[in-house]
Amino acid sequence: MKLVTRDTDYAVRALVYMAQQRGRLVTSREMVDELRIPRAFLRRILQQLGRHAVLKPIKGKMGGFVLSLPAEKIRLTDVMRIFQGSLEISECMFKKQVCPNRARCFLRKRIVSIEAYVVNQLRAISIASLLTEAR
Amino acid sequence: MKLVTRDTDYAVRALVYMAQQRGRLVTSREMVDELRIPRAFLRRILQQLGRHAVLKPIKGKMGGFVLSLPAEKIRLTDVMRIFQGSLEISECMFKKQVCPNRARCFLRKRIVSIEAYVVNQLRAISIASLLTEAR
DNA sequence: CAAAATGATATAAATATAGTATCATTTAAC
DNA sequence: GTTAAATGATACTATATTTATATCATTTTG
Ligand code: FES
Ligand code: FES
Repeated sequence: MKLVTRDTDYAVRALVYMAQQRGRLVTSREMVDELRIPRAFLRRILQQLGRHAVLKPIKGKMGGFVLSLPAEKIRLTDVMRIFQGSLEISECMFKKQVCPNRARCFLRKRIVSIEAYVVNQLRAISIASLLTEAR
Repeated sequence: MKLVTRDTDYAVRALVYMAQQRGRLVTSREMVDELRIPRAFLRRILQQLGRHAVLKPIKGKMGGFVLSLPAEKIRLTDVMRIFQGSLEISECMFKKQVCPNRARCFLRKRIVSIEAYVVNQLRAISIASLLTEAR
């Protein structure tokens, strides 16, 4: 049971690293070396973060990435949503099909209320808050 | 992000159904018909519940299953553990490998504390408590 | 002994996660 | 203006997990 997948985790590591650089331009190559994340995988992750405007890509030679928001404003939930889709922990067990079980679905209601708490807690985690921990 | 997998869900439905029968012997065939769960799948699920002593199998013609515990004592977490293994929501992103990232793992600590709450909430859900909802 | 149940277990299919690879485009420096 | 070093887009592969299915053995009642 994994709340956070590997790409979210890698993305967070990269974002924390970038935040530590205080606005310095950082290349994917540098982060691959520093963070020991598979190259092609990290590249794709950074591209996705770029598309969602979490970081600002700078193209061409001497290019790289910078955060496009202050680290306080990047929340774990934002990152999770990019890589893991909806945060519904209470996702219907028969996703995508017409659920044949609504009537007998005793569990969902219970889980929905737990979910609210979890999402709130996750939302409270920002890159900045992880940063203070990192030093 | 699914907190509960399909087999756990099926198991819970079956257990709730059995609880409703107040000790009457129930066959897998009957539950397949009532609950619309794929036959072979439900059979295997019941076997697993039997192995873990959640229900008592009665072999031979006229056989079937009965709960081996009062419905109040069967907790969702028990069922989840059978079908989903550990309840660690904070499972290391690099499970099974020697984690190459402990030093940079900022997230795990945070998630561990969320996990404690979630597991407590789930533990409070018993088959009996779902039963009252079911009517 | 036959029928109706469960036990054990192997296998397959579908989906999700994790990772790779390739080629195109942009930009700076020479 | 060519080359090198960066990102963009996107297709592909591999692995693991989830969701089943299928088969044969064993037990028990009538
Ligand atoms: S299984 Fe569909 S709503 Fe619960
Ligand atoms: S990634 Fe291994 S402990 Fe966090």
